[in-house]
Amino acid sequence: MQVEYRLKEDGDLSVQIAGAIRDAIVAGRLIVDERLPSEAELAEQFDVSRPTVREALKRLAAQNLIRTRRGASGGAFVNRLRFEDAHGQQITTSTLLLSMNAVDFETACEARYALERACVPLAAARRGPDHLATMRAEIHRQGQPGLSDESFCASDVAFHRALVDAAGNPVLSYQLAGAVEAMQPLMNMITFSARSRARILALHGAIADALEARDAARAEAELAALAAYTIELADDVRARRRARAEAAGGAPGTGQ
Amino acid sequence: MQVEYRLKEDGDLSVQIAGAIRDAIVAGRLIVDERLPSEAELAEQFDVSRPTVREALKRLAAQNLIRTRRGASGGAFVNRLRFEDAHGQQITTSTLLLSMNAVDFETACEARYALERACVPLAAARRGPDHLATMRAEIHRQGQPGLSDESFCASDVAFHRALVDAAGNPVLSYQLAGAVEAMQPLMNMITFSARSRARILALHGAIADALEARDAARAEAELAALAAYTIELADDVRARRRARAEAAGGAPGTGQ
DNA sequence: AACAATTAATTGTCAGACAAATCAAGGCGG
DNA sequence: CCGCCTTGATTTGTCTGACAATTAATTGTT
Repeated sequence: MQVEYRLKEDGDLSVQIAGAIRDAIVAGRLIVDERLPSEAELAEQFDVSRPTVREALKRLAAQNLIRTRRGASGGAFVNRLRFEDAHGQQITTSTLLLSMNAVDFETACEARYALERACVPLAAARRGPDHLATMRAEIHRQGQPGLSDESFCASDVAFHRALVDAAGNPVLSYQLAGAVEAMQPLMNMITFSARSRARILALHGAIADALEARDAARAEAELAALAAYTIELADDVRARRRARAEAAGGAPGTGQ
Repeated sequence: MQVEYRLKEDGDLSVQIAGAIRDAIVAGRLIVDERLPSEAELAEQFDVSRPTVREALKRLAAQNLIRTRRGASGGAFVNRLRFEDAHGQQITTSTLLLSMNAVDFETACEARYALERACVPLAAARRGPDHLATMRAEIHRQGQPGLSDESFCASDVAFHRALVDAAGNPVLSYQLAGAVEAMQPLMNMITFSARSRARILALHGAIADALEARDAARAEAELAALAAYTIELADDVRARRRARAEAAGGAPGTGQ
């Protein structure tokens, strides 16, 4: 199929070409699994050299918009973007955003629980036995003695992911699971005492119970309690760190 | 600074190199605004040719992880990822996801309003006069006669964006504004009659009023009503389209 | 007809070169 | 002494041409 590409007059050639092809994909002029012309043909069409075309294709490949195969009937093909592909991408981006913009824990935490709260009514209405089973399993794991903080956090993420998935809306799962997982590095900074683990465990159990009973209001309340407790824990960590800094270094740190 | 890169043994060279550098950035071994070695040096370090290094760098540039400048003190620099950068990227991805996975309108709509609902309590507590002013302005524009459906949708997006921003949480804004804007193409398929516009306008006004009064519960209720009405409109469109198809083509379509 | 070898097409990688942009330093004039 | 211009060095952007690796279709052989 002959596809028209519209070049913009901005930036480097490979950027322009990547943009033109991307626009063609987004606008539907190139459809899923359609094969792009070979690099040589593209180079001729755009009147550039093959390396330039290649750089443009690599840009698109990095965004999962195309895949390439070599060989006789190889070439570049338009990708069907799947939720799970976009997922990993979003986690990387979100993680970097959180770390580089130095979002404070409270803000990230607030966002996370606000988003999860959005899922609760749907989850209460639609949760299946498998979702509940996953939650119970993670709760059980979180109760195991000798679990490392990191494993505890990972299990925590799995629990919340099950909650989000229980809402039965793939768009929500995609958006949210990214946000939840991106927060894990921040959560990992918290060291969980036995007492705080017990408390979290109890709240997780209460949330699972409420969802099992399809009681959205109670689930929201328990989730809110969990959010508050998490922030409380983070405050403790911050306070303790500051105390240590003052005791050790004399001048108090900036808190950053 | 000397940075170690860890290559994985999977896939093409440029993929491996891009992955190694990306890992170094994510892990913090390369910090923001740090300059990477020149392409020639990287080529030597990784023992590949310069074009291969370039393809790897283009992959990273496509993800906004690095920026490049030419010239004497130019080179590739680690980007500080800003929310607005990630934003555009997320909109493209979300738009493609929605169109290519053929998410039905109801699912997308449900997700959107669930997410917005998560913002309401925060927005009620924190909305400033500027957020209210933006909302009022968009409501006013939506009331203008002769406004095209597309402009109406755009204004709708702006209104909801103000709502999200009123929550005063950049993480929420980033996550949500992407979801809301990605839905616009789907929303554009609806043609708004004068009557439905008036109804939507009224609901927008009610939401703004509730936020002005810092009444989260009422705002949530009005938002729920808006969600229900939007889905109702979409159902109408679907029903009318099916009726037309049956009248014209004989056999009813699959709905897809 | 089934299997193996060949061939063609395509991407992946390399080498070397030049153009374009950009900054730093030095020279020149005021 | 200060400011402007020129020059040079450095680095990315692009081109050319070539070869290697991979894959599918074709052809030949049994």
